[in-house]
Amino acid sequence: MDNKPKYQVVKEKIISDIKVKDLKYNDPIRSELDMMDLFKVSRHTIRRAIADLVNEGWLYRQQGKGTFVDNPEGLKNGTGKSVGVITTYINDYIFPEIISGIEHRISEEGYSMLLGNTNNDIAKERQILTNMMNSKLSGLIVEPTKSVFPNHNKDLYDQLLAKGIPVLFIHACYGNIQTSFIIEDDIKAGYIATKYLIDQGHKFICGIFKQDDMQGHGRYEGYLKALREADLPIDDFRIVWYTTETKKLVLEQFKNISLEKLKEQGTGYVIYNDQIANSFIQKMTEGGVSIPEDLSVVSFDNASIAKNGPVQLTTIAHPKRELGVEAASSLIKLMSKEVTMIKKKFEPELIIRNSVSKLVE
Amino acid sequence: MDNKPKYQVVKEKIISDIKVKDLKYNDPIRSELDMMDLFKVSRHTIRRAIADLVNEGWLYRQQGKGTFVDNPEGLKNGTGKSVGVITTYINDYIFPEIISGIEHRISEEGYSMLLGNTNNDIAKERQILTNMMNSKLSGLIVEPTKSVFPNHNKDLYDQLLAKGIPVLFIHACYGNIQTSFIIEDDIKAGYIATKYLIDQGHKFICGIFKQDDMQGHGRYEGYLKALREADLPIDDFRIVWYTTETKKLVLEQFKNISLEKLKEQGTGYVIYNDQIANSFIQKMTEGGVSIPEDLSVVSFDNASIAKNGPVQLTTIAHPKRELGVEAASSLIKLMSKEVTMIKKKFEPELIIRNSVSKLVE
DNA sequence: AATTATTTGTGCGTATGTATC
DNA sequence: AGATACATACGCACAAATAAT
Repeated sequence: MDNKPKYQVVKEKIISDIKVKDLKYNDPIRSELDMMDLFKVSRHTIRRAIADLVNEGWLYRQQGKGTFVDNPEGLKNGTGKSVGVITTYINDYIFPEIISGIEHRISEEGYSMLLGNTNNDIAKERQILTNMMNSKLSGLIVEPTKSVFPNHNKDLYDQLLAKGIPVLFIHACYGNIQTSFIIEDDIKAGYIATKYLIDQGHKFICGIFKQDDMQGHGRYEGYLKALREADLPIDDFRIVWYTTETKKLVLEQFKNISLEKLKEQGTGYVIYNDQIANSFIQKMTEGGVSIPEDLSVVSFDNASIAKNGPVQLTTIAHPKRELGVEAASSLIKLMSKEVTMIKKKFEPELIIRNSVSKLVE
Repeated sequence: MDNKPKYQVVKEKIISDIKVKDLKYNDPIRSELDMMDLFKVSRHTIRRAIADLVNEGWLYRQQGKGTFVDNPEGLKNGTGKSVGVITTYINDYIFPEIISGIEHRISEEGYSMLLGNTNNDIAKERQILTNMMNSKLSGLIVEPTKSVFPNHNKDLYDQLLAKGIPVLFIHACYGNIQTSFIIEDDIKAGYIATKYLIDQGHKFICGIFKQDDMQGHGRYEGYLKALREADLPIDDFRIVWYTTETKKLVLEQFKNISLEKLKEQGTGYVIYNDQIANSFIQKMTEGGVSIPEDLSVVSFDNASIAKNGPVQLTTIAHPKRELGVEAASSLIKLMSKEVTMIKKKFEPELIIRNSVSKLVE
């Protein structure tokens, strides 16, 4: 005997009927009374079956009129698989590349991409997370907002993980959440950048770092490591920290400082990223200081402006589009439960261009 | 008397109970038998109420165990409002700006953004549309793929419109679909660009245009209009057409042509966009031809590369982030049924930089 | 314009099956 | 093994919306 419940059998018969008769949107199906006779079950059972199908998006009912086909595919609104992607910015810098990489891979697998950007604002991150969680998410890729701080939205991330929705962090991860991540080796990157300046004969090396994300701290750590290894001086006055909020203000400080005073402080600069490096160079140029003739600069990310800006920047590259593709591929593995945890670091690579000059004594 | 159905009353009592007792995920609620006594209704009515609440995402049931709180907010997966955005590219050029503008405005209203890119491929457009339509879309913004051709996905767009989901095209719109759009006045843009070269004394003006989208055709039309008005020669050999697929090939043609021959053809170039203009200039530079000394160039879009590239491009600006914000605002109006149709054109603006030289006789 | 038949919606009672503790 | 909880299933009655007469 068939151990299927009767309402299940009725459901299947109704669906097969829709397909056999090739019924379209708004076409009527048989009445409940008809089906009672036809399937020899009670009205209750028929209604139970129809209720399910309404819920699944196959049918809709109208009192006094009848029951009609809604979506002949049985696809309910909200049935589509989608993956959330949250980054700090969309339009700036290296993010378009990363996002494009994710979209490319994710759409290959039939997912749509839900995209939100936080502008590096914790409240916005919470708002986007809340919005997205009300959608049917299959997985989530997050570039953390202000990753040095313990995450304010831990409750939401925990809720996602509790529901079995995998979360993958890129670029950095919050200290207080245990999840998968794909990051670059920022410490090594900072080390390589600084080491290159040292190898080019620079003895006094300044640093400009971002205070409120993990990359800034990692690159700073690598910078310290290289200086310590070479027995070069590490001094607070050579290190400038900025945050999302104080960026402009901090850069303004570099206006109208005499070349002598600058050279006293240091001849080489390790700068948090290509964007800041470009702004720094612009400020210097305005003050009559030339890069790389007067000061040398190494920055990070190998963004397009590193190649196309006023000065061709020597910079530490890490994957952008590939990072996106890799993140998407990893998330797909996590969603398929093939693996439960992914921790991956990309190796940084030095790209030598024209923002560093060799010092000879 | 209260005319609400009893099951509705029971539903509300259960919900208020969850809120009053501040019940969380996995907390049990009263059993069906308990509630029969408590609310003085039949078991059927209780079950009907619970079935509804399960469906809405408030509760889940487990046979033999009980009924438990699922989401204390009552939000079902797929309840979140989202807006689809389909563009040809995400990472290139002016699109990050536009997308960012849309995201900004849309998230203010509590929507999430579903993003897909077609790489100017009709099949990919169809795939993305299908994916998105299975999600719960409140509205859709589309930058058309190959907009000169009649749209291959008309059936899907029609289906969306039939379901009352507004569709807004940006940049261009398909000829065979009647929907809202926000575009720039491409004909005027082409006219202004060409007119500027004429005003600077150029008599023989070449054009490089994109064949497979409406913008290319519009700009070409404006180019013709300006030449005709000034009684200047219009010749096929001065006009180069390319498509997404033949872009590289066509640009390759400009390699190694002697300056004399080039000048014979024309001294001014109207070029489809800043990106192509930049590639063109690069090819010229490789061949020893200088811009603007030897040849003058006017292009379109005022992308960031127009300002930051090797040659500062004189270009026709149109709004980018503002276009995104405006598109989002318009879609919000369409979704609220405040209006049913929006047709808007942005005025182009000439940005004079350094890629055109004045010819004196 | 009122009536009637049809169709879905609400609601109760009862019985039996099955999973969990 | 027994109590408890939800699941399936039948039957009945009346209400409300719709369409046709």
